[in-house]
Amino acid sequence: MKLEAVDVRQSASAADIVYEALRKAIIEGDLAEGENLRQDHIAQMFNTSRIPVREALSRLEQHGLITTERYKGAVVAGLSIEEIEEIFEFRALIEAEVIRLAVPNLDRRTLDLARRHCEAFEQEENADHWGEINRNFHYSLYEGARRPYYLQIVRASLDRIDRYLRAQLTLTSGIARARREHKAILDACIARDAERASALTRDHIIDAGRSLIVFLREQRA
Amino acid sequence: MKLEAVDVRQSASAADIVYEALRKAIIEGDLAEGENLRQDHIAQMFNTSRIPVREALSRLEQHGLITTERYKGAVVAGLSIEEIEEIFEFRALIEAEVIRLAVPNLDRRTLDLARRHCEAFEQEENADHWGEINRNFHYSLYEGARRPYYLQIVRASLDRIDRYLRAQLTLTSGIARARREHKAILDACIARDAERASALTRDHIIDAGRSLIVFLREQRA
DNA sequence: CATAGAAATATTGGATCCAATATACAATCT
DNA sequence: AGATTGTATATTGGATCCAATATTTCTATG
Repeated sequence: MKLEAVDVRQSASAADIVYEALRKAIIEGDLAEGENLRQDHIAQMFNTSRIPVREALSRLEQHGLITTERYKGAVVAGLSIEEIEEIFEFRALIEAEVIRLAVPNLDRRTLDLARRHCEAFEQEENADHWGEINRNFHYSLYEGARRPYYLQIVRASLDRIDRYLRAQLTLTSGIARARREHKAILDACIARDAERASALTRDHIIDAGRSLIVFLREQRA
Repeated sequence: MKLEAVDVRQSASAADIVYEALRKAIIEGDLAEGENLRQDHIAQMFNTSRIPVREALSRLEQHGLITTERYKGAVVAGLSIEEIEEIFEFRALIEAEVIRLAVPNLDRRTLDLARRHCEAFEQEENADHWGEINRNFHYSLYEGARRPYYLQIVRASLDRIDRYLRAQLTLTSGIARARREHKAILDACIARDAERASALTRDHIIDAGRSLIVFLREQRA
């Protein structure tokens, strides 16, 4: 007997699909802050009933991406300047630690992968792709830390502020500095200098946070 | 017109109630690791249908407290030694930072409250209450940091390992050291020594993690 | 014409029903 | 007997229906 094995678990539940799609739409900024999310409407878009939609919304609420109110429905959560500052401060703490833990474990293959992501980030012209490539670069290095719990939290915290970052990168000229800083972080990793990589990552995040706050203050004023 | 203001949102949804009840049962160890959670069974216990139960289970899964598999149902998640180690390491990092940020903001009232929790922890004989009082003590100090996002994550990470800690505190004589360490942390806070409070908190968590791991290795061997 | 109240509509949370599938067990075959 | 197939049961994910309530529209009245 000879046949191709296919993973039969390929079909995720409807709730999973809706959850992932909404999560993606929110973090990429396709759903505007404050936008109403009607269960019925979403259910029709995904050709399903409201049950899996509600489950997806419930999960999104747990992650802080939306807020819901009975009889009123769900809206995409907006963050105050203070909340955004707090998340950046938090990310700086965690990600600096993660990269410190990762450096000793980075092998040739992983560094090559990170270098490719770094180059892709330098060369990509389409601003819509920067967020994705930025994630790929950082996460490829973070994987070396072998700390799945840390990474899960890093992902969740980036999710919450990603769309603001994307908007800012697109509308301001922060991309040049981000590119330089990525290169510096990668160099420190290649040099196996965990402390330098950690400090650079910390500064990278704090800088990004600062300019985002400046940008948002102007925009919201 | 004169009437007593009552919070009309007092009636949480059935899903919220089920979620909180299951969360509490899991972190307090009332539901054993690996125990099956049948939707139907839970629904009957709460006198409701399976819909809100499913929503509650979905949220618990997002927080890592249970795992679910289609057609098989949910089981209380068990953590490997490595996962527990990682969570303790993470808590040490975050909570040390939180207390450092909190110390400058601690006012007389908050310190008094923390002192009362500390004394309650010293005097409480019933091991079933230690977990609760322990949380109260630490969180009363952490509130001073005014970092809701940090605290939310601190809560979630403590949730995941709380029942192991409770089991260990009950079965070993770690309680005496925990009491001493709490007192030392409180003293550092009263003395406004943020660095000392931070270092003590870090050690407190790392110590607790170490003895828990030792305990679990024996138990699981 | 503006406004208060009433009716219609929209929308959510939950109950009940249905389809899909895993597991346990009985029946059958070698 | 042991392995294999078929069937009954248990259990989940999703669809449809219902009750509660917020919002909007309409109507009557000063």
